[in-house]
Amino acid sequence: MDSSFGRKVYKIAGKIPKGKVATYKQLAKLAGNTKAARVVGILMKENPYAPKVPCHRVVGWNGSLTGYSAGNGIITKKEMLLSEGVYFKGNKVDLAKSQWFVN
DNA sequence: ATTATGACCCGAT
DNA sequence: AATCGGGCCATAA
Repeated sequence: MDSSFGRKVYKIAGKIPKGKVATYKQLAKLAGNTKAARVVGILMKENPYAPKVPCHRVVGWNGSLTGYSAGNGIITKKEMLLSEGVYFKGNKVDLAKSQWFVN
C-alpha cells in the first residue's frame, strides 16, 4: 500500500471520466479518509500531476464550485466543465446527472 | 516534535 | 440567506 495519501488521491482523481465530477469528500473517502476532504483540495492546488489529474473535475460536496487557482478561477472551472458536458444547476454542478460513480 | 496553513464540512446564530 | 466558529487531517517549514 502506498503510505502517501496524496499519491492515492491523484491516482483516483486521474481516473475520473470526462463529463463527470467527483466531490472532495468522495475522493478523500476513496483515498482512505472521509474527513480529509481539505487535504484533497490542497493536493489539487499543488497538482504535481497537472495533465493527469483534472482538478477542475473536483467540486464541493453539493456540487458547488470551490476555489480554483488557474484562469479566472471559478469562472474558468465552470466553463471547462460545461465544455466537457457536465450538467450545471445555476452556479453549481448537477450531481444528480454528473457525479462520478466508482465502478 | 510542534506550528501554521488550507481549492472542506457542519452546525449554530 | 449570509456570516462565524469549530473540527478533521495531510503537507510544508
